[in-house]
Amino acid sequence: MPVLHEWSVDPTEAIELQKQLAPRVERENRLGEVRHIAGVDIGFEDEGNTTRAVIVVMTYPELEIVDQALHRAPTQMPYIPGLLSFRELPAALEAYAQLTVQPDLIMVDGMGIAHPRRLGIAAHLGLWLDMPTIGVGKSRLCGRYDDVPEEKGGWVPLVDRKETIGAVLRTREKIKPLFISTGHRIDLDTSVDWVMHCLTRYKLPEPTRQADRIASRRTVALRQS
DNA sequence: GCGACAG
DNA sequence: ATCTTGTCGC
Repeated sequence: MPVLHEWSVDPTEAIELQKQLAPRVERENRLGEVRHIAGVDIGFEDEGNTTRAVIVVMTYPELEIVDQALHRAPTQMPYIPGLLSFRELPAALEAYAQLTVQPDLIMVDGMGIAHPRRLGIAAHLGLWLDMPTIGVGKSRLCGRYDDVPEEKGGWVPLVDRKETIGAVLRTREKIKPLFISTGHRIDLDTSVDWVMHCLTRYKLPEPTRQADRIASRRTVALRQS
């Protein structure tokens, strides 16, 4: 496996690397006992010139934050559909390296294998770290799906080229569903299960929601002085 | 050839 | 992703 600094910012080479790595992503469930779950999200500042990678680690089932890391760095690559991981993973890995508490499972803002070449950012991160990961996307990259059941917890398969690549899951009644997909070392049913178990009163599962809150600089009401 | 297109 | 206030609805 190439190392981080060898990653190309050239689209053509990035696509070749995806084709090489995708077959190595494991889809079977190899989850052990889960006590800590991490959430990963990336935000931007300066009109996108600065990347903010955030990782939050929470306990399960309490869902309390026990560790978090933020890494800011100059943005290296533009957003190109299908090549998101090359833009966001370098910063995310830097943040991950700062963690004191190691997670047993990671939820990533974006797709797992629900990607044209089956290597969305969640799958890429999981393969890189050899860790169980789940992709939690807010919109569709590829694949087709039927109407999603209205009730919380209802879901339908996301299908691309005759293959089920994810689940379109209703995490809140009457609210746009989430796109859940396998990252690495986990299967789809287990992925959906974990997302459901991490829900409180919001659309997003807590790990991802908390990471998103910090990455986007939306913080709990604080008093300035 | 013409759309679609994670964050 | 981000720029942005109030507002309509469950």
